[in-house]
Amino acid sequence: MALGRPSFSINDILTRGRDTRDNIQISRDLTDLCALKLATINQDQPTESRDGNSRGPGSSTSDCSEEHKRDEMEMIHIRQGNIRPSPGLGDIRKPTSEAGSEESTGEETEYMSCRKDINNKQLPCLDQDKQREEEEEEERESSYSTVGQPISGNKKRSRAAFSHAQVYELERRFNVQRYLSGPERAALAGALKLTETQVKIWFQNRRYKTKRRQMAVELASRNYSTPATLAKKVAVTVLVRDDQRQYGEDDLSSPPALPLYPAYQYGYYPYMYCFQPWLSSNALCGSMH
DNA sequence: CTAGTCAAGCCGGACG
DNA sequence: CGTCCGGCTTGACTAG
Repeated sequence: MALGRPSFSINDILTRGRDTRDNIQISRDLTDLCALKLATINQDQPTESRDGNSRGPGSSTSDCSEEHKRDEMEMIHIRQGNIRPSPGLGDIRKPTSEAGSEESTGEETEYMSCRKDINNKQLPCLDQDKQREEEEEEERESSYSTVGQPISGNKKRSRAAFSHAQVYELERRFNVQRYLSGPERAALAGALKLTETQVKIWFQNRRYKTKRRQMAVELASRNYSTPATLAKKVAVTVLVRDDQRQYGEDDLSSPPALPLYPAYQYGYYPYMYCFQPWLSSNALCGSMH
């Protein structure tokens, strides 16, 4: 099943203007969304700290906007090659188990998580959150390495939760190109203060995730389109009738009518990706939150 | 408690 | 042989 290296050049996937435009639009939407949210709920917000698990519904969510704006500013710096880690971005190299409300969820990432936060989540005060991160970092440093892998002796595996800014930029890059070359990966890892391995694994998991969802959608659509009708349309080659062989030698070597994994075309030809994960996420991931 | 998500681990294949 | 990939699993974590 291994496909090996994709048979395409980097240039093939570098020129994806549509995606870039979409991403710009998405960024605008995100900014607009957060700005709107900021305008609508900026009045009474006794910004409670996330500490103490005070995540009750209906509580203030304005920090989401501020955080996203902060992240966006961070990303502007990143895109401009002006890396200046702010307190908001924090030390991303550490295994940020601030996953609480910072849990990244792939395709939806910033946009969806912001929507989620808008809907029903209280978000942390930045200063308190930063302080809490520092406290947690001290705890983590005692048992984990900088990239989230447990130091030998500690069998517990950590789960590094990337920050919003990191996931945002990873997603943005992923929408531009599905595969990264070595230098590109190194540059991105450096910009995001992640290890190259983390970036590589992220893209790997991201491709697999997209593929799984694409397969799930195709499967669902296939099932949705009247399975009975579908069953009627399936061509079944009669191999033996009345004890007489009905097939030739060539028939045995012909490929199946339906590919085992239709979505593999994306694996072979990643640049053929047409669907927008951002747009499809609503349709594909009803369970996403 | 369960289901879902996600980063990371593991394995085997492809490739130079 | 080293590296990267897809495929799949594992373990941590969260929401409902």
